[in-house]
Amino acid sequence: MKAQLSQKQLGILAGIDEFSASSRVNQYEVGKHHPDLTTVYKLAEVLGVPVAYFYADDDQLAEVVALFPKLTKRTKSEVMKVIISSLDK
Amino acid sequence: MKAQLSQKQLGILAGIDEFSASSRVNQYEVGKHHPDLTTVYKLAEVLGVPVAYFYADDDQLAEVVALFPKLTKRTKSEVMKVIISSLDK
DNA sequence: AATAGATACTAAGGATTCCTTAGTATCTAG
DNA sequence: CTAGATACTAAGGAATCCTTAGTATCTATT
Repeated sequence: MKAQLSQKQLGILAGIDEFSASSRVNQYEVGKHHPDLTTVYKLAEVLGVPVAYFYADDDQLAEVVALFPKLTKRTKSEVMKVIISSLDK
Repeated sequence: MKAQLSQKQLGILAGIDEFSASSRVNQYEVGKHHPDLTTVYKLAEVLGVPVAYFYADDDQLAEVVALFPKLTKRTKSEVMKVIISSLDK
């Protein structure tokens, strides 16, 4: 089990001032505002996912994006091969 | 060969007013400003790529993201299988 | 059940960024 | 060379976000 991360803690880890972290991260989570790109990059780093993960609406694509950086070069190449060879048919 | 698409045309296709399309798309391309999410989604649709593609810094990941929606369900499943089975080893 | 502290959430306005306008610079076909 | 298209930019009004201050809700402890 991962340790639960509060909205405030997540913001602080992403470099947001401690007095606005709670408010800002909540506004992002409820969709009131969108974080600027700099913050998006920091949040992605804290959460250990590529930035693209936040923008992958399709669940399967999101999973691929989240896991891809954890793969070995060999496995990445195999993924590419599966994709490419399926296209020229 | 794809038809060359001017910055202005791209903006117009994405629903931007014709009088500001050229300026805005140029500002995005040179990095002066960043498009709001609504515009990002429209640009992705016009260009035929998932929104996540714009945020995939890694070239290999970007290629996977761009091609994934074009795959058959069967191939998507095979990609998932390659990834998942590589992880529990 | 009552309390305290943590967490979640929100309104409002000052701060920041973007969008629009107007215009210059550069490219390209004829 | 010229005309028209394309690329690019400065500046300010318009829109969005960030900060502050505060209320609401949850959770563990007594």
